[in-house]
Amino acid sequence: MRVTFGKKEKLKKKKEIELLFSEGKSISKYPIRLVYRKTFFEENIKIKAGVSVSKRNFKKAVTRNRIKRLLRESYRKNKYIVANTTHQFAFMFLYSGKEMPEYSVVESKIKGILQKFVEQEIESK
RNA sequence: AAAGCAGAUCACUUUAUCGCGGCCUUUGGGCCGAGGAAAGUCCGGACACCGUAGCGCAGUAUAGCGGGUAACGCCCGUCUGUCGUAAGAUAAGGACUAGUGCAACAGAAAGUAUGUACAGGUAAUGCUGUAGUGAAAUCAGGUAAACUCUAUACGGUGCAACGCCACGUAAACCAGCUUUUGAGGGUUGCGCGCCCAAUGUUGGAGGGUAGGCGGUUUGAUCCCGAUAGUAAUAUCGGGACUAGAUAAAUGAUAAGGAUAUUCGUCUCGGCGAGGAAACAGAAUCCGGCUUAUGAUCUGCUUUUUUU
Repeated sequence: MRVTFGKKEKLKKKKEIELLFSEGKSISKYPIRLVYRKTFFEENIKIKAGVSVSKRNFKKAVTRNRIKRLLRESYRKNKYIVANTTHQFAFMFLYSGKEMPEYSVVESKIKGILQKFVEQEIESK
């Protein structure tokens, strides 16, 4: 499959995000946390994902943008891990650290989280 | 050379691979894609809506003089004061013969004044002069980053404005007409003024879901030149199209190249090696101000040295 992360694969609906936070489960590998929820999309898309960085920890927009870009880039490169799910899922990656991370660290953490997700949700069934 | 003053410019770049947001497409792809402050949201507008937006009071802002501008609390010129050896910087720089208040030290006394010494004068009296204190002492003066007065400006709310479409119904919405009452309520802080109600009926379609589209990027625009002006700026001519996202697009990796600069070397200019980059991310759009910050260059001033 292509290693893309286009508009259709991004989580955009406000309602969907509210549901995700109120009912979703989470996997944590400090400093990154994944919140996910089994759901239904009209489009033929397996997973919709979003990223979020707290304004409380990073006051400046430049650093928030930078971290969000790193999160998106790592997800894009490693989403092949979760590509063959049977259900549709909504994802949200949260960065809960307090300092600017290195790209290599972010990527390895994301990889770990995605593998854990596969163990919990796919292989258990 | 050192110390300082003022101003201008730039904000590393190229290629490859993978990727993101627009627009176009002959579906192969092509083109475009953050800043000088995009920031703080402190001023001024444009634009939009609200006729309960009117009038008066109050309130707020500005303050030499002249000019510029769509407008300004901004900019330019200039005078004066202050600071600095100077280049320059800086100013809440209108008014205290409208009123009220305030005032260190000195002094008898600083506004319901009049003590001492000497001299003069009177029927009599600080009635007059001099000495003395002080910036100022009897038809006084200072102070308005004191109240105040004067002049000028100011309706309110902000693109989550506002318009259209979709979904969709409970009579809570709007408009007209009818009858009765002005109690009560509304408004910009207050007053005046103005507006509203309920019943029945006719017509229209609201609220909510930050759902979609428009607003939304061609504009007091940018670049070059000429003319007018000391300048800010204006006019004319030619050229350019330059982000439009909305849980919010500019990234990741690799390889070079250049500059500041560091080290080594010597034949003092090369060679070799290493090797940065700050502050910071558009959200309706402009003009300013303020704050943050890495360099480079130009002009000027003072001091010292050399010729």
